[in-house]
Amino acid sequence: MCGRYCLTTDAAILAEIFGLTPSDLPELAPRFNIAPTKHAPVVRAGEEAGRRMDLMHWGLIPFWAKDPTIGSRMINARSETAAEKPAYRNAIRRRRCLVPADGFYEWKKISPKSKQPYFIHARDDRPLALAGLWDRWKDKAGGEDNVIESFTILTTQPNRLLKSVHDRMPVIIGPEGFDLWLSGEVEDPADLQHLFQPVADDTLAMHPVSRHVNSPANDDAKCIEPAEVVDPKGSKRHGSDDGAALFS
DNA sequence: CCAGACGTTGTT
DNA sequence: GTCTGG
DNA sequence: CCAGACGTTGTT
DNA sequence: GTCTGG
Repeated sequence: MCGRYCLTTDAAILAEIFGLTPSDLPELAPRFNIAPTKHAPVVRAGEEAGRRMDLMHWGLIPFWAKDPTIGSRMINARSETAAEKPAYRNAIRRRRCLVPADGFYEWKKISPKSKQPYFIHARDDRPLALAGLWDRWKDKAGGEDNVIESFTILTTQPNRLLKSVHDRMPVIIGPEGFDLWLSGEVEDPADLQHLFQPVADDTLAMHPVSRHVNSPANDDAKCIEPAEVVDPKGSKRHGSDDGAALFS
Protein backbone atom coordinates (compact mmCIF):
# COMPACT_ATOMS: atom_id res chain seq x y z
CA MET A 1 0.00 0.00 0.00
CA CYS A 2 1.11 3.52 0.41
CA GLY A 3 0.79 5.10 3.83
CA ARG A 4 3.68 7.54 3.90
CA TYR A 5 5.69 9.42 1.26
CA CYS A 6 8.22 12.14 0.52
CA LEU A 7 8.04 15.28 -1.64
CA THR A 8 10.88 17.78 -1.64
CA THR A 9 10.95 18.77 -5.31
CA ASP A 10 10.42 22.50 -6.05
CA ALA A 11 7.01 23.64 -7.18
CA ALA A 12 8.62 25.08 -10.33
CA ILE A 13 10.01 21.70 -11.33
CA LEU A 14 6.72 20.00 -10.54
CA ALA A 15 4.99 22.58 -12.72
CA GLU A 16 7.19 21.58 -15.63
CA ILE A 17 6.66 17.85 -15.11
CA PHE A 18 2.91 18.08 -14.65
CA GLY A 19 2.22 20.83 -17.16
CA LEU A 20 1.06 23.50 -14.71
CA THR A 21 0.91 27.26 -15.06
CA PRO A 22 3.96 28.50 -13.13
CA SER A 23 2.15 31.64 -11.95
CA ASP A 24 -0.50 29.69 -10.07
CA LEU A 25 1.29 27.37 -7.67
CA PRO A 26 0.89 26.81 -3.93
CA GLU A 27 3.80 27.36 -1.57
CA LEU A 28 5.58 24.07 -1.01
CA ALA A 29 8.03 23.31 1.77
CA PRO A 30 10.20 20.17 1.47
CA ARG A 31 8.36 17.23 3.05
CA PHE A 32 10.18 14.03 3.94
CA ASN A 33 7.36 12.36 5.84
CA ILE A 34 3.89 13.08 4.53
CA ALA A 35 1.39 11.10 6.61
CA PRO A 36 -2.36 10.51 6.38
CA THR A 37 -4.47 13.44 7.65
CA LYS A 38 -1.77 15.91 6.60
CA HIS A 39 -2.10 18.34 3.73
CA ALA A 40 -0.20 17.65 0.52
CA PRO A 41 -0.29 18.93 -3.05
CA VAL A 42 -2.24 17.15 -5.76
CA VAL A 43 -2.61 17.92 -9.48
CA ARG A 44 -6.08 17.92 -11.03
CA ALA A 45 -7.85 19.26 -14.08
CA GLY A 46 -8.74 22.94 -13.84
CA GLU A 47 -12.43 23.82 -13.87
CA GLU A 48 -12.11 25.68 -17.15
CA ALA A 49 -9.03 24.21 -18.74
CA GLY A 50 -5.51 23.08 -18.01
CA ARG A 51 -4.29 21.64 -14.74
CA ARG A 52 -3.76 23.06 -11.32
CA MET A 53 -2.03 22.05 -8.10
CA ASP A 54 -3.75 22.42 -4.72
CA LEU A 55 -3.15 21.29 -1.19
CA MET A 56 -5.60 18.70 0.09
CA HIS A 57 -6.15 16.58 3.19
CA TRP A 58 -4.86 13.00 2.80
CA GLY A 59 -7.74 10.65 3.59
CA LEU A 60 -10.73 11.00 1.29
CA ILE A 61 -13.87 12.30 2.97
CA PRO A 62 -16.83 11.30 0.76
CA PHE A 63 -19.15 14.22 -0.01
CA TRP A 64 -21.97 12.41 1.83
CA ALA A 65 -20.06 11.80 5.06
CA LYS A 66 -21.69 12.96 8.27
CA ASP A 67 -18.51 12.53 10.23
CA PRO A 68 -15.34 13.70 8.46
CA THR A 69 -13.13 11.45 10.59
CA ILE A 70 -14.09 8.71 8.14
CA GLY A 71 -11.30 10.17 6.00
CA SER A 72 -8.62 8.67 8.21
CA ARG A 73 -9.70 5.22 7.02
CA MET A 74 -9.82 6.23 3.33
CA ILE A 75 -6.12 6.77 2.69
CA ASN A 76 -5.92 4.12 -0.03
CA ALA A 77 -8.38 2.73 -2.57
CA ARG A 78 -7.99 -0.60 -4.33
CA SER A 79 -7.81 0.14 -8.06
CA GLU A 80 -9.45 -3.20 -8.80
CA THR A 81 -12.67 -2.31 -6.96
CA ALA A 82 -12.77 1.49 -6.56
CA ALA A 83 -15.39 1.88 -9.30
CA GLU A 84 -17.90 -0.11 -7.24
CA LYS A 85 -17.23 1.24 -3.76
CA PRO A 86 -19.67 3.81 -2.40
CA ALA A 87 -16.83 5.95 -1.10
CA TYR A 88 -14.95 6.08 -4.41
CA ARG A 89 -17.25 5.31 -7.35
CA ASN A 90 -18.20 8.93 -8.01
CA ALA A 91 -14.67 10.15 -7.60
CA ILE A 92 -13.16 7.66 -10.01
CA ARG A 93 -15.52 8.83 -12.74
CA ARG A 94 -15.21 12.54 -12.19
CA ARG A 95 -12.50 13.50 -9.72
CA ARG A 96 -9.16 11.92 -10.48
CA CYS A 97 -5.86 13.52 -9.53
CA LEU A 98 -2.12 12.90 -9.54
CA VAL A 99 -0.16 12.92 -6.31
CA PRO A 100 3.44 14.10 -6.82
CA ALA A 101 5.96 12.13 -4.77
CA ASP A 102 9.75 11.88 -4.78
CA GLY A 103 9.17 8.40 -3.43
CA PHE A 104 7.16 6.47 -0.88
CA TYR A 105 7.77 4.25 2.13
CA GLU A 106 6.82 0.64 2.73
CA TRP A 107 7.30 -1.41 5.90
CA LYS A 108 8.51 -4.95 5.40
CA LYS A 109 7.64 -7.43 8.06
CA ILE A 110 10.94 -9.03 9.06
CA SER A 111 9.73 -10.95 12.10
CA PRO A 112 6.44 -11.32 13.95
CA LYS A 113 7.08 -8.17 15.93
CA SER A 114 9.35 -6.13 13.75
CA LYS A 115 9.02 -4.11 10.57
CA GLN A 116 11.76 -2.54 8.51
CA PRO A 117 10.93 0.62 6.56
CA TYR A 118 12.15 1.08 2.98
CA PHE A 119 12.21 4.13 0.73
CA ILE A 120 11.16 3.48 -2.86
CA HIS A 121 11.89 5.98 -5.60
CA ALA A 122 12.43 6.25 -9.36
CA ARG A 123 15.80 4.93 -10.49
CA ASP A 124 16.36 8.25 -12.23
CA ASP A 125 15.17 10.07 -9.07
CA ARG A 126 12.55 12.06 -10.90
CA PRO A 127 9.27 12.64 -9.06
CA LEU A 128 6.57 10.01 -9.43
CA ALA A 129 2.92 10.66 -10.21
CA LEU A 130 0.74 8.51 -7.95
CA ALA A 131 -2.85 7.95 -9.04
CA GLY A 132 -5.32 9.62 -6.70
CA LEU A 133 -8.98 10.47 -6.29
CA TRP A 134 -10.32 13.53 -4.57
CA ASP A 135 -13.60 14.77 -3.14
CA ARG A 136 -15.08 17.92 -1.65
CA TRP A 137 -16.91 17.75 1.67
CA LYS A 138 -19.04 20.49 3.18
CA ASP A 139 -19.94 20.68 6.84
CA LYS A 140 -23.74 20.67 7.08
CA ALA A 141 -23.92 21.22 10.82
CA GLY A 142 -21.44 24.03 11.15
CA GLY A 143 -23.49 26.48 9.14
CA GLU A 144 -20.26 28.18 8.15
CA ASP A 145 -18.60 27.54 4.81
CA ASN A 146 -16.49 24.72 6.13
CA VAL A 147 -15.24 22.95 3.01
CA ILE A 148 -12.58 20.24 3.02
CA GLU A 149 -10.99 18.86 -0.11
CA SER A 150 -9.32 15.53 0.40
CA PHE A 151 -7.66 12.73 -1.57
CA THR A 152 -6.82 9.03 -1.53
CA ILE A 153 -4.09 7.04 -3.31
CA LEU A 154 -4.95 4.05 -5.48
CA THR A 155 -3.13 0.77 -4.94
CA THR A 156 -2.41 -2.21 -7.18
CA GLN A 157 -0.42 -5.43 -7.23
CA PRO A 158 3.30 -5.08 -6.54
CA ASN A 159 5.86 -5.36 -9.30
CA ARG A 160 8.85 -7.67 -8.87
CA LEU A 161 10.86 -5.22 -6.79
CA LEU A 162 8.00 -4.24 -4.46
CA LYS A 163 6.89 -7.80 -3.99
CA SER A 164 9.99 -8.33 -1.88
CA VAL A 165 8.70 -5.87 0.72
CA HIS A 166 4.94 -5.83 0.42
CA ASP A 167 1.93 -7.22 -1.36
CA ARG A 168 0.52 -3.89 -2.57
CA MET A 169 1.98 -0.75 -4.09
CA PRO A 170 0.63 2.60 -5.26
CA VAL A 171 -0.57 3.02 -8.83
CA ILE A 172 2.04 5.08 -10.67
CA ILE A 173 1.03 6.96 -13.80
CA GLY A 174 3.62 7.64 -16.52
CA PRO A 175 3.60 10.95 -18.42
CA GLU A 176 1.81 9.26 -21.33
CA GLY A 177 -1.11 8.55 -19.00
CA PHE A 178 -1.52 12.07 -17.56
CA ASP A 179 -4.03 13.30 -20.15
CA LEU A 180 -6.36 10.34 -19.75
CA TRP A 181 -6.12 10.23 -15.96
CA LEU A 182 -6.79 13.95 -15.63
CA SER A 183 -9.50 14.07 -18.31
CA GLY A 184 -13.03 14.99 -17.24
CA GLU A 185 -15.87 12.59 -16.73
CA VAL A 186 -15.28 9.07 -17.95
CA GLU A 187 -18.42 7.07 -18.75
CA ASP A 188 -16.91 3.63 -18.18
CA PRO A 189 -14.22 3.31 -15.51
CA ALA A 190 -13.06 0.12 -17.24
CA ASP A 191 -11.38 2.43 -19.75
CA LEU A 192 -8.94 3.36 -16.98
CA GLN A 193 -8.01 -0.13 -15.90
CA HIS A 194 -4.95 -0.36 -18.13
CA LEU A 195 -3.39 2.48 -16.12
CA PHE A 196 -3.51 0.35 -12.97
CA GLN A 197 -0.85 -2.14 -13.98
CA PRO A 198 2.23 -2.13 -11.75
CA VAL A 199 5.07 -0.09 -13.21
CA ALA A 200 7.84 -1.90 -15.08
CA ASP A 201 10.28 -3.73 -12.84
CA ASP A 202 13.27 -1.57 -13.81
CA THR A 203 11.76 1.86 -13.10
CA LEU A 204 12.06 1.87 -9.32
CA ALA A 205 14.83 1.39 -6.79
CA MET A 206 14.72 1.13 -3.01
CA HIS A 207 16.81 1.04 0.12
CA PRO A 208 16.18 0.40 3.80
CA VAL A 209 15.88 3.45 6.03
CA SER A 210 15.92 4.14 9.73
CA ARG A 211 12.83 3.73 11.92
CA HIS A 212 13.19 7.47 12.37
CA VAL A 213 10.54 7.67 9.65
CA ASN A 214 8.06 5.77 11.82
CA SER A 215 7.03 8.84 13.72
CA PRO A 216 5.10 11.28 11.56
CA ALA A 217 6.59 14.03 13.72
CA ASN A 218 10.00 13.37 12.18
CA ASP A 219 10.14 15.27 8.91
CA ASP A 220 13.74 15.63 7.83
CA ALA A 221 16.29 14.15 5.45
CA LYS A 222 17.13 11.36 7.87
CA CYS A 223 13.87 9.72 6.78
CA ILE A 224 15.28 8.83 3.34
CA GLU A 225 18.90 8.24 4.35
CA PRO A 226 20.08 4.67 3.63
CA ALA A 227 20.35 2.69 6.85
CA GLU A 228 21.15 -0.77 8.10
CA VAL A 229 18.51 -3.42 8.29
CA VAL A 230 18.06 -4.11 11.97
CA ASP A 231 16.17 -7.20 13.07
CA PRO A 232 14.71 -7.61 16.57
CA LYS A 233 17.71 -9.62 17.80
CA GLY A 234 19.99 -6.82 16.78
CA SER A 235 21.95 -8.63 14.07
CA LYS A 236 22.66 -6.39 11.12
CA ARG A 237 23.56 -6.28 7.48
CA HIS A 238 24.22 -3.31 5.32
CA GLY A 239 21.43 -2.03 3.14
CA SER A 240 22.31 -2.04 -0.51
CA ASP A 241 20.12 -0.30 -3.04
CA ASP A 242 18.10 -3.36 -3.95
CA GLY A 243 16.73 -1.86 -7.14
CA ALA A 244 20.18 -1.11 -8.46
CA ALA A 245 21.39 -4.54 -7.37
CA LEU A 246 18.64 -6.27 -9.31
CA PHE A 247 19.08 -4.37 -12.54
CA SER A 248 22.63 -3.11 -12.80
C1' DC B 1 -39.84 0.07 5.80
C1' DC B 2 -35.53 1.90 8.70
C1' DA B 3 -30.65 1.27 10.30
C1' DG B 4 -26.13 1.14 9.33
C1' DA B 5 -22.27 1.00 6.47
C1' DC B 6 -19.57 3.25 3.26
C1' DG B 7 -12.04 1.18 3.66
C1' DT B 8 -7.37 -1.16 3.45
C1' DT B 9 -3.76 -3.90 5.17
C1' DG B 10 -2.22 -7.53 7.66
C1' DT B 11 -2.79 -11.26 10.54
C1' DT B 12 -5.02 -15.40 12.14
C1' DG C 1 -25.95 9.74 -1.57
C1' DT C 2 -26.85 4.85 -2.09
C1' DC C 3 -26.71 0.18 -1.08
C1' DT C 4 -27.16 -3.87 2.00
C1' DG C 5 -29.07 -6.17 5.81
C1' DG C 6 -32.69 -6.89 9.01
C1' DC D 1 1.67 3.87 7.45
C1' DC D 2 2.92 4.29 12.84
C1' DA D 3 2.16 6.40 17.51
C1' DG D 4 -0.57 7.04 21.20
C1' DA D 5 -4.69 6.89 23.64
C1' DC D 6 -8.03 4.26 25.73
C1' DG D 7 -12.15 7.68 31.52
C1' DT D 8 -15.16 10.17 34.82
C1' DT D 9 -16.31 13.06 38.58
C1' DG D 10 -15.18 16.57 41.20
C1' DT D 11 -12.20 19.96 42.65
C1' DT D 12 -8.76 23.62 41.84
C1' DG E 1 -7.48 -4.93 21.10
C1' DT E 2 -9.04 -1.05 18.58
C1' DC E 3 -9.67 3.55 17.44
C1' DT E 4 -8.02 8.29 16.63
C1' DG E 5 -4.64 11.52 15.26
C1' DG E 6 -0.66 12.85 12.59
